[in-house]
Amino acid sequence: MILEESFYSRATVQVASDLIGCLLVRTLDLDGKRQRLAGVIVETEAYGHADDPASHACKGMTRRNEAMFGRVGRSYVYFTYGSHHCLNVSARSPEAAAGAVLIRGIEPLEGVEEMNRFRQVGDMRLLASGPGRLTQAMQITLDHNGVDMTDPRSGLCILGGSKRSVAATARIGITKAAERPWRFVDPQSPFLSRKARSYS
DNA sequence: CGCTCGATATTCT
DNA sequence: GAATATCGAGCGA
Repeated sequence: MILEESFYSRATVQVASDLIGCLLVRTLDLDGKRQRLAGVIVETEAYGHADDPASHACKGMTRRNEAMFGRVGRSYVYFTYGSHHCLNVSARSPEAAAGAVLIRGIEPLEGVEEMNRFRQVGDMRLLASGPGRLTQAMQITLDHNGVDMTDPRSGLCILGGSKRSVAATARIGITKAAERPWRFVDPQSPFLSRKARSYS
């Protein structure tokens, strides 16, 4: 079942937690045919609005972060550190003005060989565990910023999955308000990066 | 293992 | 000019 707007129209932190165990699906044309790349989401982080100093939206809307203020269930893709893309889904309760969930890692499930063509790793645990690795494996770029992830035709969507164990931890890779327990992982997944595991 | 560092777009000061 | 929601290479123990 594809996740609808109603799923994303709830508190950002709640959505981030509920996304653990769901299936991230990317469809693209590869070698002249339709290819499905998919994996189970095992690591997410919630980012808020003015109340969250670590959020890109904390200082208001810019050209880059406008997807965090738009309709929920849209992708927010940004380019950072001069070399990496990161994928978020906009999600917030109706009374909030902005919010998104950073998808930090998946367990590769479908199209594993095709994903590894873009990554060239020997250890499958390094294929898509980490926000930059995930976007490289799934070929997600700024071209996919603002797409409707509740529409299966957009090439990027999330399907509901089976329940998994979920643990809340501090957020990673930030200095402001990092102590908030807004990062969620499936602690039993063998596909967490070593760094991701060390923070669990 | 663990630590340091370079790459370098976007935003903010 | 400085900081950043990252990654991987290179180095030393």
